[in-house]
Amino acid sequence: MNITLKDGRVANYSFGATPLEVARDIAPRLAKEAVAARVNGRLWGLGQPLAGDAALEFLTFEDEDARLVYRHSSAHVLAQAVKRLFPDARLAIGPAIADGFYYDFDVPQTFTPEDLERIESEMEKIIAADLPVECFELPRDEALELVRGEGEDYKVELISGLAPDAVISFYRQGEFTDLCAGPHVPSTGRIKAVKLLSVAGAYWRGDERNKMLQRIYGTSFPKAALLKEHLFRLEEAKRRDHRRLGAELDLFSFHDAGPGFPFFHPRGMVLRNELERFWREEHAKKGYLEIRTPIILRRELWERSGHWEHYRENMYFTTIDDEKYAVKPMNCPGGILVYRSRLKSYRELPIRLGELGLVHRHEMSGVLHGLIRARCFTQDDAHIFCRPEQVEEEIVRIMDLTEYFYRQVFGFEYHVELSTRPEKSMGTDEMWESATGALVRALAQKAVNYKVNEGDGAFYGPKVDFHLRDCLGRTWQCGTIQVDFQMPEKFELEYVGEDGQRHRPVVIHRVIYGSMERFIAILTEHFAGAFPVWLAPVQARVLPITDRHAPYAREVTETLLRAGVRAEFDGRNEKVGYKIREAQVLKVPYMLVTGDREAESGTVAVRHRSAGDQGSIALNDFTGRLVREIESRAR
RNA sequence: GCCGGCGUAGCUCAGUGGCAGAGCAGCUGAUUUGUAAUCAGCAGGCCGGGGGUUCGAAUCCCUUCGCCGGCUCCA
Repeated sequence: MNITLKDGRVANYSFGATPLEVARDIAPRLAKEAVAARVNGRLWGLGQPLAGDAALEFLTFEDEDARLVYRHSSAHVLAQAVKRLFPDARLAIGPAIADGFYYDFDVPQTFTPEDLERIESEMEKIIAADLPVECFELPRDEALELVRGEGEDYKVELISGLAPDAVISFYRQGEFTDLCAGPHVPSTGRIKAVKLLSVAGAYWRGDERNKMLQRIYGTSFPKAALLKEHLFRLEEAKRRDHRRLGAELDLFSFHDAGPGFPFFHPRGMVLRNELERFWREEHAKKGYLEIRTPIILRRELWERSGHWEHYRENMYFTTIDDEKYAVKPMNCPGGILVYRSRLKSYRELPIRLGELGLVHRHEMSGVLHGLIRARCFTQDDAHIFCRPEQVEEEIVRIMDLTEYFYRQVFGFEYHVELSTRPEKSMGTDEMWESATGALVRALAQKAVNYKVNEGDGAFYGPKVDFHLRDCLGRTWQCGTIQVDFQMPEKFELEYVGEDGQRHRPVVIHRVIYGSMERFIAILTEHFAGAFPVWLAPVQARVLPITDRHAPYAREVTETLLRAGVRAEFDGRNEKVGYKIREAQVLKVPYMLVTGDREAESGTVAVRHRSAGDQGSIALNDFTGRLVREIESRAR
């Protein structure tokens, strides 16, 4: 058997040799550090025998696929430990995830934090025993017999779901055997540092109609130092949490009086207003007009739009003079009424009606998450009414705008998802295909990579979503583009074409920020509260050294305020170090220390929140520089 | 909504059946200060709410509300 290594060398081995043996021959260190292998491009276990000539590559923990193997093996160790301590536990599934792994168990009792500790110790024992991990395959009926014999009902269900001709493999380590496609690390001793992080409920197969299982989350690393580093990073990430920073920086708050309903404070409003100002400027340039529609509208409107049928459980209702009304969960019907208020000509299309619209949605209590998931939020919405042949170009224009906002202005990385027709939806297949096709063509035209979420679209149309990351790497949908042929039908929208006949326009629903609240949350976490100067609630703080410098410091503050800078005067009877510390904690971009030297020379001693002491500069020069920095909206 | 955890001063937290505490923040005074915390004093509490057990409950039990992590669902 000829084994071709990555560096081009060819070595000869007898049939059935394992990658681990090859690695040992190359270097003991490689044998130790390798986690998995790639054989002819396929992921391969180190202990998995080679069957013929092969191109062999070794993968260390640095490699993403190898990391998944490592964590997956860790999940097996977890399951083994749980089975030892809780023999009644039934195993569900236990995959590797981004930064670790989990395993779902069906157990009569609930796992306590103490149980987690016990399980973790048991895992250590399994690791110390360095049990070899062996793979074996069984025909379907024998596989079923095996898992039935063990009472593993969930595994029975999993095997039953496999294709009739599928190879059914199992992995065994010591007394423990699990149905698994593999591959795995060659022995349990390969797992060096493990940590169980939390327990959570999770429905079997992710369906809330099924039984809720107990999911244990954990992570593992080949070195204790790496685990420690990872745990430290998690702590660091928590310090960027917008809920914590929102309170610390006095941006917004939540109260029992309205769970899920955010209160914006003066500093938070500055941020929000700046974002809105920027949004209005850019949208005006792109041919959008702004409207505002009511928050409460008659229920009949929502019955007509389909919201009553498809979205009722997320809506709030009220009664006015014995008539039934609903609080809007979306802005579209309002925008449509504006369009319908006067007959339109094809010459006017596309008509782009933007609306910073406040919507209320009844979200389930367990999903609320600060500003990221609230029960009321303001969408930076727009409804574009266009002719069918204009749809694609409009979609591309929105994608360009999103790219400009996200990447250019804020410096965010994002990913795109396409969601198709859900089960609960309205309209004909033809309309859905046409709408989805327009989105797909626009994505192709922009050469954007995207993931497809089958059945995840809105009830009235398919959508393309733009996702941003929060401090813990969770991604949230922000921007979205939705193509809608339904609302125009439901509301009998029309325009007069070149031919003098009435035609039906298409509606494109879209948001760029998504919601002001969610976007502010992501923005806060992204910058860890140190907002770019143009967004900073306070852009400069003037810090007189003693009372005697207060008059000059006030003058400086006034000069800045007149230039349009958000400046604050800190005349408190404290030492400069104290005032600086407080301004630093509030992440004020510029601190201007003013003492005798500055007062005499008409300068300010500039301290930047991250660059530190910048020395003295003439006040006029500083003001000019700062104003230019603000106007450029630099990051 | 479901599973688990947690609710003590504005914030971060001690306090496990026997007198509600600390640091920071706040207020008052002293200090007049040069690049991340000056000192002292004062004030601050329905221990999330309700019910129960007990001679006695922040502490044990039940219930309810809220928050946190997941699941499901979604901007």
